[in-house]
Amino acid sequence: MVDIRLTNTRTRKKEAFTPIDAHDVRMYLCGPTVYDRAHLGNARPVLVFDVLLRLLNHVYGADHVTYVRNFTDVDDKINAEAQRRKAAGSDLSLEDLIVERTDETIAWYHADMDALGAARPHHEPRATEYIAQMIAMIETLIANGNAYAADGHVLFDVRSFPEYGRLSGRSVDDMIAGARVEVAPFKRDPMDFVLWKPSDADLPGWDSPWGRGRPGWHIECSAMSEALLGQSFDIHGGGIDLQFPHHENEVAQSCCAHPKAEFARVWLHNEMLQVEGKKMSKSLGNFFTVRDLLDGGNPGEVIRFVMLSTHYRKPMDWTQAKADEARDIMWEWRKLTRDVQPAAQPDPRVVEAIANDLNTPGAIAVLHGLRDDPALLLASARFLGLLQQGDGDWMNADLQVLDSLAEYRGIDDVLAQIEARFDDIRAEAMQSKDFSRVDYLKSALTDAGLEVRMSKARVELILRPGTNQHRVVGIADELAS
RNA sequence: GGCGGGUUGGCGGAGAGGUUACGCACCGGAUUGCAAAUCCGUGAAGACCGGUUCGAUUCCGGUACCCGCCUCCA
Repeated sequence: MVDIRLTNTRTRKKEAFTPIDAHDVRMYLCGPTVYDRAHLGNARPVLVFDVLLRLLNHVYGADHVTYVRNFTDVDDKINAEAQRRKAAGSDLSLEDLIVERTDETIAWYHADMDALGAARPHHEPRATEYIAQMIAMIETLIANGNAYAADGHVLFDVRSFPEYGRLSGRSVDDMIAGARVEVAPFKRDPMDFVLWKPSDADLPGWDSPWGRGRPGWHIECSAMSEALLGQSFDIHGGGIDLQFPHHENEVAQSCCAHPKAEFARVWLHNEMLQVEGKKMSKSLGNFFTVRDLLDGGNPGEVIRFVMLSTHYRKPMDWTQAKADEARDIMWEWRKLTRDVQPAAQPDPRVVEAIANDLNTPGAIAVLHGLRDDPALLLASARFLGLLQQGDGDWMNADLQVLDSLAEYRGIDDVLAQIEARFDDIRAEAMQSKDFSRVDYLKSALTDAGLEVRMSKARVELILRPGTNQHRVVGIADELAS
């Protein structure tokens, strides 16, 4: 059995991982608010958890792991977009417009995460499907003396939970001293947070004991994780920015609703993403979505490679230079493993690296050492979700012939034709010692993007990413005439 | 103001209290008509100041700088 060690935010330590039930390992990842395309930062926790899922599947068996990731489809940004569409003259109701917006966003999200090679979770609950469970949990919290209704709202009373602040290492008093919290008049304590809030007629709402309203942001994850994973489960995670307030508040809600349960045993948080050394932001002009990168010619598995080449607990800097280097490496590995059957098991050192707090850079370093064993390289790379079947289309696209004539002949035939002719010309040059024609031909082929290898025995032409196949065909035709 | 993360060789990026990370780049050699590719090989690090230790880049304390959170945020 592989020993898994994970850094638990709750204890600030790297600990041996022991599931509550080895036959039913359960984890929950905070998913996206579905108001717009996923940006690059959204992809990081998804990929971290995807690697974790593969590890757990490997160790405990795929039938014994349950992975839940929610969609937050109750949110003011979604409401704003729906209201904008309504104002723009849509005939649909506000509710339908919200469904329309969230449905299309979820479809985008699926397409983008699929492109990165991330497996779909077993459950992808939408907040709107669990309103009843949220209301029930809020009622329990009120009954337990941890929440109170005031002015149409229901608030969580942070002073009723002595552990409040433990996950994020903050104290209520310190935070209040920071004086950055909005103090609504109906709050008993400035740090109290909303469990339920009233909705006007032009906002989506559900009937509740406190009137028509909608849930606060945090309660959904408490309610959905309980519904799908139980009151205690193994791993809960997300970006480090969620540590406070989102996860702190989840802990407060779930632990107070179920004082005898553990809620999440292990908390996993990934560090933030930067772009070219700076925070990704629209104002800096370095904000982009996963789709922007994919459409910009970065294959999904190349993006994945870049993401995995930095450990999840360190800030990750996205640069185009890294993406270019990753693309070259993936291209090499794809070539090495073409038509190769994967080994039955990944290299144990790769599994070991991942088991050691998801050390993806360490695992990639092992991969580099497997060039002489393509079958093992393939199996090990797939363990990380790289070199997966079907994901290599980007390379095939590069290898495919764009020119109709070349398509008819096949690029391999075209190259073979040039190679044969090149051999003759070179043989003549060897005799005459006049290499000018050889050099001219070589530079023409190199300029077209091919790699030209001249061994003693023969000339070999190798396709590279971005080879201009029109020019290659042109050269072939020129030589033939 | 409070809390947290980071700082490793030209660049990227890990582990480990003492022995080569690894990748890319560079340099040297083999090879080549010249190259490319390939193979072999060399060099290069741990922000700064203290402390613990036989020994620290790795542990502890402090300083500097960078980043993030405390408000919607992965």
